[in-house]
Amino acid sequence: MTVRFTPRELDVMAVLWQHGSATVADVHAGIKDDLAYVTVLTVLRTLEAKGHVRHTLEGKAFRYFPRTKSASAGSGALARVLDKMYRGSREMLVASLLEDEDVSDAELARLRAMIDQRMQERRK
Amino acid sequence: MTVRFTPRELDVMAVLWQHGSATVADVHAGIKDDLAYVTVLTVLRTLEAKGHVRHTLEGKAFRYFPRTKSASAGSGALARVLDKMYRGSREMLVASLLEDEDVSDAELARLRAMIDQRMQERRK
DNA sequence: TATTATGTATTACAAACCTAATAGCAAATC
DNA sequence: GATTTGCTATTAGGTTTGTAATACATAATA
Repeated sequence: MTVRFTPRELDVMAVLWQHGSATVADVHAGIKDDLAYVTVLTVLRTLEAKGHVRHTLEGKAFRYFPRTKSASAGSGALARVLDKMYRGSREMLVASLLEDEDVSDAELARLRAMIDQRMQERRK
Repeated sequence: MTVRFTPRELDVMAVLWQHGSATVADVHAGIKDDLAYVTVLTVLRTLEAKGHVRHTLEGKAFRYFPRTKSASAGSGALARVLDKMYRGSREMLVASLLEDEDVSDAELARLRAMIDQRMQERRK
């Protein structure tokens, strides 16, 4: 089965992915909602039980590390969204992604370049 | 708050979006996992309670219609994935999307054209 | 040394989720 | 008319999720 995170677990994983690793306090600070410190710890424990993170002892606190890579979680999530919401149409998905007003010209250019690159590779 | 579907709810919504509307039997048939008929009905009821679908009477059976559009659910989900897994980088996200081997040349071409289009619009 | 911070561990509990059994009802069929 | 069939309604129960209170341990500090 492909990786699945609950909304709250995802909040926690996001902080770990962003920081590379993080203490409970870091994660707590990194989450917008005002949760109790122990709540964050609990989520980290369940994530550890599921094998998505591990921890080491740092001083008297724990430092958590992601075991599941953001890339694999991302591609899994994308596949789901693609399948369920866009009926497998990558174009529709990308179109939706680009509807956002604050997509800069530079970004569009880079995206275009990326696709060109793929076309080159595919062609050889 | 942005739209949220549980995994199972999403399976059900996907069938409705694909068919436009569907009876319970249709949805049941459209879901891969072998669920009991009543289970599907239950999910549809909770979706209705949440306002995501509505139903009409058709003969003696119910026909369900999506109230929440796939586009809005999709853009919401995309925004989440983008934020949590790709740190807001659309390029990373698209890169991941294109890593899939079975992206055809034609598809790449269409994607490119789409981006060109956006650039044109942006430029004027 | 007594006290206060600062952590983790244990325990709890309500709500949501998932699945389905069973009951009830009406239409079709024997 | 009795029975089967095809639905929906009600009820149920285990599991997961989400949040946190409380307990416990240890290091800093007054």
